[in-house]
Amino acid sequence: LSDWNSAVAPLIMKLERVFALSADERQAILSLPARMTDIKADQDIVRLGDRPSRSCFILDGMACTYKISGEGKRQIVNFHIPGDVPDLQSIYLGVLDVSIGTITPCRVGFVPHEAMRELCAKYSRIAGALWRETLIDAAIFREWITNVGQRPAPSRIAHLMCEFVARFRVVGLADGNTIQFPITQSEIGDATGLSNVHVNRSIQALRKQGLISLQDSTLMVLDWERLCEFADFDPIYLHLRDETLAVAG
Amino acid sequence: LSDWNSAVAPLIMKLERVFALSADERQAILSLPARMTDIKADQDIVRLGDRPSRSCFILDGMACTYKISGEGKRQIVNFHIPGDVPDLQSIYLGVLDVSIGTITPCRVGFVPHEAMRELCAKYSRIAGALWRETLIDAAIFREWITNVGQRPAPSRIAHLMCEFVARFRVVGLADGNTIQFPITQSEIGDATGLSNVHVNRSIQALRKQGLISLQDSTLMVLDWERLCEFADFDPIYLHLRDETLAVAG
DNA sequence: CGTATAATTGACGACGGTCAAGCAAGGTGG
DNA sequence: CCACCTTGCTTGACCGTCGTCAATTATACG
Repeated sequence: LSDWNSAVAPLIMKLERVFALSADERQAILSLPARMTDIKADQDIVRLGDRPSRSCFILDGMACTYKISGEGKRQIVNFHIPGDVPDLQSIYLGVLDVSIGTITPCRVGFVPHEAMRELCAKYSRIAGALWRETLIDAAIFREWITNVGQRPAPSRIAHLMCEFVARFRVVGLADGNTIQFPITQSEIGDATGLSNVHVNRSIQALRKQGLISLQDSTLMVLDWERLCEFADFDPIYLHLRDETLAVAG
Repeated sequence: LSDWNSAVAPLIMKLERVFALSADERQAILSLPARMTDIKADQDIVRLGDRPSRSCFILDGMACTYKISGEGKRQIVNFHIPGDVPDLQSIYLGVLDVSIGTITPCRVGFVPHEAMRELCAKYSRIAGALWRETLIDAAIFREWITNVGQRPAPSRIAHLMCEFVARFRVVGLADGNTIQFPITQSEIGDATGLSNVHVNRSIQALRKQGLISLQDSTLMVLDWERLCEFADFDPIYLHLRDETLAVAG
């Protein structure tokens, strides 16, 4: 349990985008009764139809929320990085309408809904901040609808990459314009509504234009300005407050 | 102001899906200081980048939330019917990342954020219920990503129609399997990521298969079972509680 | 009546999917 | 240490869904 303190650092960093936590508030988060677990890659954490009694915190690794269509195709609707609470909504919506699974091996923390509700009741500013996080998720979903619905394949993928870099910066996991990007091309396809073959060709186009380099799960943005332009990326929907986070570091 | 009482009936109906409102709670909603306005068709109510100081209630008519892509294409990410509060999220997110505009002439009510916050602070069950509404919106966004990303054109459109019927039932505006459907084919295209030409041909396919009839802004579902099957529609994401609402009436 | 909006139809082309094969890299076991 | 297998990336050929362009036909409205 000792490493819970360091493990929730990204979450605290994210919440403090809005306001500085008081010592009490910070302590309340650090004192949450978390049961930590390591989960292998490509495993479901929770499934469609579940009625979870606890929330799941991503402490390390990468996960995703997805749906399976009637024809058996997977649509990824969100990726999760350390600091995210992917099923926060399950506190208020009984049944899960999606599944959440790991992409890489993950360290996750489970916190009973009961403890979450008490935390929210006692610290209304934290309640508001968590509330706000789910609204930002919703804003991301809206942007993804636009991404899948309106943009050509290479821009779709570029947009996804821009979002990743911006979100990694918020939790302090970006190294300048370089991030860990352990997403396979098939998974990119599932997130953008494209086939893996077409994803491959589109990524090559991005490389040829000198916008990115991507190898060994490392994504380097070579020209942030041009990539944003190409991707039609405007970070307003991430509600970062500190707009400098969205700019080249 | 006298007709505010009847105008919020759909909203109250929606909130009472979760629990019966007490007399106090109901009165608090009826006593909200609403400024009512009539807005013509195809007008923006609020715009991308705005920092509204009040929330907007749809009392009559139909509206939509949309984004404009860099190439000037419109993506509709949600439709709004009476009882909806399309920009509820603006209470907690300062800047609007979308625009909201009318489809038909609308009667809307504006309630200051201040009054909303007081309502939420005083009646925590109402706060939870409104909170929950935004989570359902997010669930709808997730389903739309899947719709646009994975389903063929005719199914996409059929899915949109299924959702409309289910949502109309919740607020008591469906007449059996028949609803008002004042959405142009271009607007259906903007919501599904399709061209108006292809929407037209897909709708004709739905008609030819005896699934729907659509004329004079009236949509009649001729075979609910088969339409759901064809659309890959599972109402779980609408979180209706009373599942019978999603079934043929 | 003239005009604007919406629905419809046809012809043509492109973006992206499917199928299939080849290649590279990492892990496992004999 | 190398054969083997799995997973992921890459490439080519072909095809279909869907977009674009353009013209025609309602329908409503001033």
